Parts: sequence; C-alpha cells; structure tokens
Amino acid sequence: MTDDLSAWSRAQIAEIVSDDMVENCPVRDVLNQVAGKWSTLLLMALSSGPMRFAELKRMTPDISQRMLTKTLRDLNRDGYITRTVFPTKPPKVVYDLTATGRSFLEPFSLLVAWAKDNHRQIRDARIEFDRAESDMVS
Amino acid sequence: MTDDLSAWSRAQIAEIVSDDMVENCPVRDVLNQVAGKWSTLLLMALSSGPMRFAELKRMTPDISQRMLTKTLRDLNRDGYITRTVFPTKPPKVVYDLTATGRSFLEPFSLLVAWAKDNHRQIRDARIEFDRAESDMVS
DNA sequence: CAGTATCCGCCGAGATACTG
DNA sequence: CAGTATCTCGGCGGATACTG
Repeated sequence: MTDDLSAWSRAQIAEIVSDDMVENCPVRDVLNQVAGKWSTLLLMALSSGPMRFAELKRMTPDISQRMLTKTLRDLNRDGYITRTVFPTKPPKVVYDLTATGRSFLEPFSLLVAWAKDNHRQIRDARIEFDRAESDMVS
Repeated sequence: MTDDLSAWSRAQIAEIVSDDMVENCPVRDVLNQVAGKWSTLLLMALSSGPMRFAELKRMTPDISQRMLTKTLRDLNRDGYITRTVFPTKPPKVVYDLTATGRSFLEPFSLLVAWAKDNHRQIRDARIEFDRAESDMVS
C-alpha cells in the first residue's frame, strides 16, 4: 500500500538528487517557500478570503511587521498572491490568493493533515530517542 | 474545484495560526524537517531501499559529511528512518525508511509533483515581477 | 567506513524607530 | 494604514582535520 512509494526508480532519484538540484530544482523553489516560517501560514490565512495588511497582522500575532511585509512581497513576487492598492487616504492594500496560490494549498493541505495525524508519534519517538541517549551516559 | 480549499473556517485558521502554533504546532514540527536542505532528499533516496552511509553520500553529492550525519541523526530521532549498526570491521551502518517515513513521502510526493508542474510559471512570475520593478526606476 | 570536533560565514528573523 | 530602514543575534550549513 505504501509500497508504490518505495518505487522511485534510480533514474527518478538521480533526476531529483542531481547536482544542480540544489540551486535550480523546482522542488527547492517550492520548498524554500514552504520552509519560510510564515509563508504557508499567510497562504492559509488568505484561503478564507482576501485580506488587508492589518487583518493579516492580527491573524498572525507573532509575526513582525518586517517579516509580514517581506513574506507578502515574496509570495506576490512568485505569483502565489495578488496585491491590490487602493490609493485612498489612508491607503488600503488588499491581498488575495491567485489560482496558483490556491492550487498550492491542495497538496500542501494534505501534508498538514499528515502532520496532524502523526505529530504525536513523532514527538514520542523523539522523547524516546533522547531518553535512550541519556541512558548511554550512565 | 479549488474552492473547497478556500473553505477553511475561521475556527480552523485560528487553530493553526494560533499563539503556540509557532512553537508546538505539528505543522511546524513537520515543516521544520521539510525545510531542512537535505532531509527530504535523503528520504527520497531511501525510498529506493535501505542504504549505507557512503551510498547516501554518493547519491547526494553536494552534502557535507557533517550535514549527512546530522540530518540522518535527526531523521532517526524523529522516527522517519531506522539506523542499524553491524559491528563488523570496518563498521557497517544501514539506514532504512520506517513506516512513518514512507507514509510521509505520500503527501510530500504530491507537493513535489505540484512543484514540477508549476515551477515554470513561478519562475516566470518572478522574472516579470522583477522586470516591472526595475521599470519603476526609470 | 562511518563518523566527531572545530571554526566560520551567511542569512532568516526579531526589535525598534521612522514615513507618505 | 501600510509600509521602510537599521541593527542585531542565533542557527543552519560548509570546510577541514581527526578517530575507533
């Protein structure tokens, strides 16, 4: 059942685990987004509808203004979200998911679901590992 | 079609984008693995079968010995892989995926597939963004 | 062969102050 | 309101040398 997963061919792996993979690989391009501390959080927040800068800030309490600005800019740059400026006074800026952003959330949400299902097991494994390790000392 | 994704409820989002999420959230636990430069690469390499330290090093040319050791250790600690030592001379150590590791690759491989399908579009968006930005100067 | 042990540079991210 | 502009720090990751 999970065996279809162990069926990556040598060729497939060689393709992914290749020399230029680290710099140019599409997987890296995406994962570098996923890796960011806030990117995915903001995408998930926006999945409930378009939001203004201040709303996103409220929904993501711990984010600093600097990181909110930067992350939104990067997401916009890569086409995950749109950024619409209403030149009113005071200004109003609305962010929204693009089709790309929404489609990213599909596979990503499966990973989130997996994480929820397995995090306890992972935590336990970690605790057990550390316990066994500390026993080595004695 | 993608609309079922925009249906995250406020409650769901609040749950994920919560205060302790940054530290304790299962999503973070997993993403911090995904984020690592080498973790997923090694998991994918191992999906073709158990491998020794040196084999993994060969399959992942750019990795440093230090990072290979550390990443394998972390993956083992969290229960994604097993580490079996044969106390021969010279020693032989074999790494293999656990059920957890294999099951992680299922949702993750969908993200990889998404990345392959969309990386060109993302690259183009980025290039266009940068071009438009440089036009602002003139 | 399969690791440790050090040293070091880079940059992601936070804190704080300022602006159109 | 929605951002810049600086300063700063911790930790990931690379390079190199050594070991059971």
